[in-house]
Amino acid sequence: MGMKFQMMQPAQITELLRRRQITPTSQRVKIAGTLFAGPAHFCAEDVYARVNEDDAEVSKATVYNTLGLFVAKGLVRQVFVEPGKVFYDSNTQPHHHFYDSGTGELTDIDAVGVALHELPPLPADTELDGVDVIVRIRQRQSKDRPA
Amino acid sequence: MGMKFQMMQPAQITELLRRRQITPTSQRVKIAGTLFAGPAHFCAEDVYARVNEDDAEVSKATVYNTLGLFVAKGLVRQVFVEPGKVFYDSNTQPHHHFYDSGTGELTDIDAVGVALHELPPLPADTELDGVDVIVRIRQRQSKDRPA
DNA sequence: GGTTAGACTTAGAACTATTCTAAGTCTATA
DNA sequence: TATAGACTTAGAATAGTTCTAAGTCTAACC
Ligand SMILES: [Mn+2]
Ligand SMILES: [Mn+2]
Ligand SMILES: [Zn+2]
Ligand SMILES: [Zn+2]
Repeated sequence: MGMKFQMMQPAQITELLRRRQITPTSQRVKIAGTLFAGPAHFCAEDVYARVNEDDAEVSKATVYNTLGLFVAKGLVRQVFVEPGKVFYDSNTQPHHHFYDSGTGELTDIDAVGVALHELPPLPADTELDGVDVIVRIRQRQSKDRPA
Repeated sequence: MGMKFQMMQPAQITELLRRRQITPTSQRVKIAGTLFAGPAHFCAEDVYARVNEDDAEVSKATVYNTLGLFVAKGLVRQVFVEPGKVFYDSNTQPHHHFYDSGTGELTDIDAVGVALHELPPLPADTELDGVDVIVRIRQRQSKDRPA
């Protein structure tokens, strides 16, 4: 888990997948290779485009199947910031996000140091599943040059 | 703004809309009537169903147009907790949410008392647009009666 | 190394929430 | 009451995602 994002030769990706009980097919290795090249946010369409940018083909159905599998196995995390588009986040450490809806850009906020105080108790018979903090930002309107 | 959720006869809804520069058509008054009967979370489908439960008809297009208008005018707020479905929140006070993805239920958390500490500075040339906190919860698995 | 059951991948159809289109209706103003 | 433009509407269109059913690959076994 600590070696994600370092080196990442195909053989290592293969092992990372096996450790999570995922059969490392060529398509899955390729998708994991783009996801874990570095911490980043992708929509399914991004992954589909990158994985197919040379020539070898991975189908859209497999991209969706694989992203779903990786979520289930804890290799990536989903982020919801707008309707009709899921982001897949290769950073699975606890962290939060800035989101600029103008540009569509999603940026990490380290959870260390961000503290939520005085949350009320959870509803009866429920347990915590996670806390998502989205800080929505927008490009500042310069007062010098108004629209 | 402080009289939302009190009484709310049609004449008052009409006035609430006019105050926000919204022409109070019969469809808009009807939609506002269901939204502001009390603080609650609705998806577009919910609003469409309630508004048409007697017999008079409001089209789906108008439900979407009107919800979009009310968002633009600050009468309701959108909440995104899963892909492919927007919630409209008639509570526009700053507050956060519990979300149970099992039941689909969204519950308010008063923002008073919930404090976010040590957020990093915003990216250059951006300004704050809002902070959404989603506390994801799930039904607790009783250890006595495991699945 | 060959067999084989089941896991995996695929193209394309289907689906769902939402937006768009273009034609008719209503509202506000004069 | 006439009118310009705002509003509403049914249905078509769109976009992201999931499903289907048929072929391909993987891994376990011989
Ligand atoms: Mn993207
Ligand atoms: Mn709903
Ligand atoms: Zn992230
Ligand atoms: Zn709420």
